[in-house]
Amino acid sequence: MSDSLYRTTMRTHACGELTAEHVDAAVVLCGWVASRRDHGGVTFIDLRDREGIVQIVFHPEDAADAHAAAQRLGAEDVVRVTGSVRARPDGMTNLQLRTGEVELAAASLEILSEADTPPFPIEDRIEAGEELRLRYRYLDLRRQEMTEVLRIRHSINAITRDHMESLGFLEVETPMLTRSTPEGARDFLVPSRVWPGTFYALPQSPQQLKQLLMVAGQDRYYQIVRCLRDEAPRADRSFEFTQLDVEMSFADQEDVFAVIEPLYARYVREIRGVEVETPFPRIPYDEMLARFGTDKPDLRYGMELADLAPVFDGTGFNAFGSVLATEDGAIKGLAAPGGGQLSRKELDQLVQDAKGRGAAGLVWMVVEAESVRSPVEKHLSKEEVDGTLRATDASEGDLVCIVADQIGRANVALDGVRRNLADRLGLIPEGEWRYAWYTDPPLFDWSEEEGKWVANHHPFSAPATDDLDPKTAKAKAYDLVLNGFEVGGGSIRIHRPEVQRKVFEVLGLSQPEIEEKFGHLLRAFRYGAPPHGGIAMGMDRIVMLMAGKEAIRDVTAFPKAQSGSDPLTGAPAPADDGQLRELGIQVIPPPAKEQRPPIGRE
RNA sequence: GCGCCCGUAGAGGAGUCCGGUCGUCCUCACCUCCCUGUCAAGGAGGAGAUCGCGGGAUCGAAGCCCGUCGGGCGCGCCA
Repeated sequence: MSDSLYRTTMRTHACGELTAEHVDAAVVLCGWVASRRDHGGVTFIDLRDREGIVQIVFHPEDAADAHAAAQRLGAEDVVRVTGSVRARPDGMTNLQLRTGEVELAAASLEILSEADTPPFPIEDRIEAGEELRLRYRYLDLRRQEMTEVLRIRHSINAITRDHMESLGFLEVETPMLTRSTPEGARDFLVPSRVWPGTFYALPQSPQQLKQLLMVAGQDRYYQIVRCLRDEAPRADRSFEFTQLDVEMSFADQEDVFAVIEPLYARYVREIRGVEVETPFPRIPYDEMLARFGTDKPDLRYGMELADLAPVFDGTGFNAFGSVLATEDGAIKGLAAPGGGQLSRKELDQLVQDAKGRGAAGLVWMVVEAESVRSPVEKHLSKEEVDGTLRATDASEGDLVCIVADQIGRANVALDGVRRNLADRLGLIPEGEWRYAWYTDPPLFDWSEEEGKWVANHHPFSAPATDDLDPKTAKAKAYDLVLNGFEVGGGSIRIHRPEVQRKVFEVLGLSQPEIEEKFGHLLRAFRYGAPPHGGIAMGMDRIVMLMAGKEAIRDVTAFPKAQSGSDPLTGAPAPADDGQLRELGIQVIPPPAKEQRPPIGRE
C-alpha cells in the first residue's frame, strides 16, 4: 500500500480513497459529516471530503467515548476520526460508493469545527434556488456534482497547456489594466488615481497585444486569460469570462485549424470518452446560412432549410406572392420527421415562437397519406404542395414549416423552429459531438442603427482577397461551432499598415481618430510585421458543454447572478467618499423612477 | 432598454386561474424519545410562516389591481 497523496500532519488518507487494499490499515481521516444514522447502539457516520464519502462505524462496546461523542454530531460538523479500515460484513457493501466495500471502525473522534444547520442540504439532487446557492456558494461547492465540474474545468486547462506547450506556444501574460477601444462591446472602466479623470479599461480580449507579440517575434503565443465585456449576460454568456487566446506567425487559416482541431478532439476524448474525427467539416458562411439559417447550427440532426422560392414562383397565394415580390423576400421551409404528431396547441406555440423571433408568421403542413393538413391548404395548388414536400424531403407523418419573410427574419425564425422541434421531437442524439468550422464570412456588415459599415468579426481581420468593397468583401475569419454553440472564433490578421488603414477608413474612422486609437498598432506594423493569425476560444462554454450543463454559472466557482450582482460578497457596492475623492469621481444619483399614482377602480 | 416565468415554515413543492372553508397539506431538514448493521436508515411525537415588500379596490386577500425588490429565461446588445 503506497502512501496517500493526501497525507498531512492531521490525517493519513482522504475519505474517498479508501478501498479493499486498505483493509487492516490504521488510518486517520478528516472531513465533513454528510449524514448520521443512529441505531441506538451502533452508529454510522458518512464522512465526506473532496475525494468522496466513506462510512465510519461507532460501536459502543469497542470505543465507548467515540460512540458517545458521535451521538452529538450534526450535519457538516468537521471531525477527525482515528480507527482501522475493515472489510464490511457480507451483504453490507454499498456499491454506490467507491469506498463501499470497506468502512472505518472508529477508535476516537475529535470535533474540529461545529457547523450550524446548513441553509440547504449538501447533496447532489439540488433543490435550492439560484440566489441561495450563490449566497452560500461555499456550501454549494461541497456537493460532489460541483466538485466534478471544477475537476473538468481543471482538466481542460491542463490538457490545453499540455497541448499548446507541445506545439511550441509560449504562455505570455498581458495586462488587465489597458486602454479602451472604440469598437466592440461596452468596456468596464477603472479610474486612475494618479491621472484623475482618466480611465483604464479591463480587457475585452488581448487582441492588439497578441498581435504586437507577433511583431515582437514571439512566433507562437497563447494564454488562458480572463476577459470582460459589460454586456447583458445570458445562460451561456457571462460578462466575466475565460478564453484560450492563441496567435501564431507565418500561418494561414489551415495552420490555426491544425492547432485547434486536435485539442478540441482531445477534450471530447479525455472528458467524454468519445472519438471525434478530424479534420472538422468546413462550411462557408453563405452555405451555412442557407442550410441552417444561423452561423452556429446544431449538426447533430437534419431538418435543413430548403429554399421554396422556386416552388412558389407565380403563386396565387397572396401571403407568399407578395413576399417574393419584395427585394430580399424569401420563402424557406423545413420538414420535421414525425412532427405530424404535434397537437394543435403545440403547433400554435410554434407559430408564436416564430413570430416572437420577428417573422410575420409561420405556415405549417402535416403530411398525410394522400394529402396535407394545413390552415392554408385551400390556397395552395397541388403542384405547390408537391414541390414543397419534394424540396424539404418530407414524407408521411412529417411536419413541414414554412416562413415567408425578408431573408434575415426567415432564417432567424426557422433556426428557432428547427431547434425547438429537435428538442420537442427528441431528435437530438446524446453523446454526439459535432464540430464544424464556418469560414468566409463577410468582412463588413451594414449597421442600420449607426448608419455605417462595421467589422463583421473585428477590424484587424484580413480580407480574403484584395476586394475591400464593403458590399462584397469576405474575411479570412472563422468560427468553431459545436452542437449549436459558438465555441471560438478568429481570423488571419492584417499585417500591412496600408491595408489596416483602408479598413479603418471603410469603418468611417477619420485620420486623427485612427492615429489616436490605433497609432501604436500601425506604428508597430511599420517595423516588420510577420503575416499572422489566431483564434480565441471560449473556455467557459466548452467546459459547460463537456460537463453537460446548461449555464456558465454552473461551471464557474463563484459566478454572478444575471443582474451582475454577487449574492456572496454583495458586489457591486458603493465606494466610500474618501476613495471617490482620491479618484476625483463624483457620483450622480440615478434619476428617481417616476412615481405613478395607484390606479383605483371608480 | 424591453418581454415572459417564479417568490408560501430552514430547503423544495401543492394551494393563486374561480376571494370567505387557508396559515390547510406533502417531501426533506431541525428538536425530543425509541431502536446494535444502516447507508436518502426506520418508528413515535414536536416546534417552526407577518404567503418577498409597499399601496389599492373589496364586508373580506396568499389569491384580484398597481408599484417595487430579488431570482431565472429570452429579445435588443455581445467587433
